[in-house]
This record gives sequence, structure tokens and C-alpha cells, in this order.
Amino acid sequence: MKNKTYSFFDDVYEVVKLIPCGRVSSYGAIARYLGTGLSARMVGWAMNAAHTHKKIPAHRVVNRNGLLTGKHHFETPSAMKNRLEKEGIRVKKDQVQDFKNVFWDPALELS
DNA sequence: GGTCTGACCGGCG
DNA sequence: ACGCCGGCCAGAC
Repeated sequence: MKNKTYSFFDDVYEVVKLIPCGRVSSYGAIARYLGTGLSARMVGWAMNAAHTHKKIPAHRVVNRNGLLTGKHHFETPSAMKNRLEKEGIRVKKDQVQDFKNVFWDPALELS
């Protein structure tokens, strides 16, 4: 923690990678778990770099509305929905069905 | 070295 | 109920 080598980006990657199959999380939830709180925007920013640099299941990360806001940033707009449905998550028009049911809160599960 | 933007969230009018 | 605004951090021009 003292070392600055520790980047908050890495934290996001870790948490996102910890998201179980068939579950989705929200930017705000991750941000809060990391302690960033209001900096939920940065989580999405980290995701952008993450999916480009590392293999991060960014498709399991949606906004608090359960809307696939970042689907447009994927290789293909339908890639996100396709993957989610493949994992058993029902997605309707870029919106996760039963969002609260499949929602996975790190601060709640990992605490 | 300063400025702007960005896959968000929460509060207020 | 809907729309607008401010806030936080980090990277890119």
C-alpha cells in the first residue's frame, strides 16, 4: 500500500476477474469497494484500458441501471450481450434482465 | 505544463 | 417523473 506501484487500475482488474460466471457487477459497486466512491467513472476508464490490454470480462460489468453502456466499446456491439446470454444472463435490448438477481457486489460478497 | 474528456453515480430543481 | 449539474482520478493532446 505504501508503494505507489500499486495502481487502482490493477484493483479494478482483480475485482472484475473475480466476478463469477453468470453474474454481473456495476461500476459504482466496484468503485465503492475499492474506496474510490465517487470515482466510478474511472472504473469504466480502467475497463477501457483493461479490455484493450488484458483479458478482462468487461462484459460482466454494467452500470447501476443494468444497462450495457459499454457494449459499444467492445469488438462488436453485440459481443457483450452475446457473452452475457452465453453465461446464462438474460439480456434484453442492452438491458440485463433480473439485474438484481445476477448482480454481484464485491463489497458484499468479498467483504 | 495546462486542459479536456471519459463505459458513472448521486443529488437537486 | 424527468433533466441538469457537480464530483472524483487518470490518461491523452
